[in-house]
Amino acid sequence: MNMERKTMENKDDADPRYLQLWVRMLSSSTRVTQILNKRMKEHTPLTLAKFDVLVAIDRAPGGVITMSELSRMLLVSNANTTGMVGRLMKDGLVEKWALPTDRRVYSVSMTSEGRKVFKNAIAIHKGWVDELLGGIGEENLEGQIALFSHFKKSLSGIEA
Amino acid sequence: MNMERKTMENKDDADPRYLQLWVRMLSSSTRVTQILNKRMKEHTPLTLAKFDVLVAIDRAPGGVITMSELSRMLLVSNANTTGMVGRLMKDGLVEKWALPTDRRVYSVSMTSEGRKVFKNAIAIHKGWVDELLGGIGEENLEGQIALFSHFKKSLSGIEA
DNA sequence: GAAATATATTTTAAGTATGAAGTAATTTTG
DNA sequence: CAAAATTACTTCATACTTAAAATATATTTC
Repeated sequence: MNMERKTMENKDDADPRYLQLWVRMLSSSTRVTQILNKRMKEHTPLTLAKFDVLVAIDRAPGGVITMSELSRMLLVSNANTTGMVGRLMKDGLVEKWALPTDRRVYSVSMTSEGRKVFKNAIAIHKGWVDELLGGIGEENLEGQIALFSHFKKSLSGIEA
Repeated sequence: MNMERKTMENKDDADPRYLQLWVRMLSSSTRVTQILNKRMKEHTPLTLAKFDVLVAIDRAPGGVITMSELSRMLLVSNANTTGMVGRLMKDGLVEKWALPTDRRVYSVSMTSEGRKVFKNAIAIHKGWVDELLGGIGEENLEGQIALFSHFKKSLSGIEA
């Protein structure tokens, strides 16, 4: 009778399309991330995670950001931010100091060495992204940006 | 004069759209992954990474797969697969044995307990994906699946 | 068939991530 | 204003991830 295997296909197995899309989307973004990380390590003194921290610092007004804001921008836990910033300080790329007005809060910014490394990294990173995402096709760009903007917003209304 | 800051906008700063798209795509898939992982840990004895291993085993012919094939399916290193399978064995969810015909090769499959856990997990996971990806909109599904299939293929032609 | 090469997997060291518990400083409340 | 609650951050234990080196087995080559 050869049932068995295949996790069973009952009537309620319904529309598999969202799952199909998710699997493709995830493996694509995983692959892009892997390539970017490998290249970043080869061409700069940064990992992709460290680069992301520098991007968040750069985007903050005045190039200064607190630990908690950094966590929010990067979608990571405060514990992780403590570790990332600690390693970047050890690398001499960022510095951190307590706010005089609220000594619980730490401000983080790049050192001049950090800015130098970042300036180089941001340029080559952009080139890689253009290359890697090129397969999306220019004619789909606007639509995809709009779609993901909307998708991202829809996610913010969902509880973990 | 207020230049400074903003990583400078020279003439060659060109089209920022691929980068915009990448940032949105990455944060969307990161967020979905975070939510799926949190829910998986709450509702099953699995993490999302362990669930992914079980999915790969389930999809393999006969429900049996080697360590290297598992690494390829999951887009992770062999070292990682060693760790994941080791933890799943400790959980009693998978088992592993050397091939008699080639003792370098290990076959991995689920235990009956593993299949029980997996059967439950796969069903609720699908529901979550439908919910989380719902923001994509049903009318875009076919197009997005095709686009990501094509995108994924384009990535396979790019060197890390 | 022994030596050289290749393949499959594991071990090790280090980076990146989390939740939970802890510390320190600030704000709120009675 | 002192106790209680909140906020910002760190520490700890654990999980997941990789590259590089090590181990073990199989295949190729001479």
